[in-house]
Amino acid sequence: MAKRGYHHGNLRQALVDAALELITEKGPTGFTLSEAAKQAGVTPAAVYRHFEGREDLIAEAAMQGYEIFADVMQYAYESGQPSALAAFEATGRAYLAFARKHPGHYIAMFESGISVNRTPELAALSTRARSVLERAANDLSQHIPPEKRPPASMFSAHIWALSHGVVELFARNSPGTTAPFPPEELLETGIGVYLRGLGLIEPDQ
Amino acid sequence: MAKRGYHHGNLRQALVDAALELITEKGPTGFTLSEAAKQAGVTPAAVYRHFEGREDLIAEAAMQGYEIFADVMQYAYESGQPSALAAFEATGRAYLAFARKHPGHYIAMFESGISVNRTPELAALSTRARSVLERAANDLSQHIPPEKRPPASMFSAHIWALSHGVVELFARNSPGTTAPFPPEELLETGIGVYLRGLGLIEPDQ
DNA sequence: TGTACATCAGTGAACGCGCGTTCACTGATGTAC
DNA sequence: TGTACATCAGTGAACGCGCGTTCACTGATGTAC
Repeated sequence: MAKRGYHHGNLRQALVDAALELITEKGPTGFTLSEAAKQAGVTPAAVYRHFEGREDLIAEAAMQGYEIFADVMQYAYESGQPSALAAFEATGRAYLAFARKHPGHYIAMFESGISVNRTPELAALSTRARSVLERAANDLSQHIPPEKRPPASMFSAHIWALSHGVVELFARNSPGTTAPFPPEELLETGIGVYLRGLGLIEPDQ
Repeated sequence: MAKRGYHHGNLRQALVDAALELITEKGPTGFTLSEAAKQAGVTPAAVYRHFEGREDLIAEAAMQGYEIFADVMQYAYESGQPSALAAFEATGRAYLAFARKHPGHYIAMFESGISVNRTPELAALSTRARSVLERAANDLSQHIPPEKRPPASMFSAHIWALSHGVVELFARNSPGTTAPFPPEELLETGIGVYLRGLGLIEPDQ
């Protein structure tokens, strides 16, 4: 699309895309500003027309990630309505799907070491994403008798942790780790057992 | 103990300790060979008397971590015997305790990017550690009627993932993330709900 | 006990490298008249 | 339509830096006689 030449046309986004590719390939450490510039066909110095520096570029990648992530979670939640259970399970699946489909974003968001409080904008996006899962958990907890109902934020945290653990341990081509099961199955069955433990689905499957 | 002077006395271990401290403070990226040498009071070149290079030093730290980890898990498992349930829960708690007590080791093992297949020795240690949790899961699964018994390796993977997720998301002073609950409580309750889901503990707590 | 000598842990200077960042510049683009 | 000019995206050379690694060396330690 860009007219190729002295002026790039859409360098800002091209740099973000390059960063995402590099992060996907080599992790947050392997990414360098110079290499991203090179991959976008541009001098390292050109990056400074669009970003304050290396960190700022990663932060932009993370922000775009949070944006997609929040949308995806939101969409999954709505697609499961009006069933609280279906909505909840859908957000769990969406989490994993996002991690698989956007590994660069996922790493930029959760493993690059950039703080979510770096900018108010980033913090807001992150909160929005998290709140979808919490709302789903909250809806669902209405089906549990109040006296044995755990706080919704707690079991939202459980699911978040389980999902993140599955991603980190089994959904990456981790060096030398053999995944015993497909991550999707692992997460699905894990959430299933967990919800049964809460009395939200039938004891016998 | 060491006589301090031209000869260090126990430089090899001092370097590993320095590496662990640096990793704890700044993550696997922040660690540099030069800085570790400096912290041990020695020239960077001296490192090469004891290690092949930077990677080799991290690998040694990870190996020592796996050794402690396997011991700790083993001990927890045995301390819970003869109750399969107690043994299982103890290993879960031991996982988290290890991550908290030995953050440098934990990061070297799981977040430094070094492959577990780097050396046969490292692979063996890692397998040993994992096998403790699998054995505990296997013992426990004997209490589930065979026809609705999930593979032990599966629910061992669930617990591993949940534990790892709790560590990564809530037991680190993650930049800007507020932990809603103490990680210990989060893991304990999470495992509790999960085991209830498997029918291994009473539906009502 | 004392001396000669081998061993080897650590030194310090040097290297090449790629990094992030800066700077004055240049040349393409778009707009005013 | 054509020319003059302002704008600004990207250049390319340069910087200082700390890195991992190498090398010939030195000086402490331990052992043989």
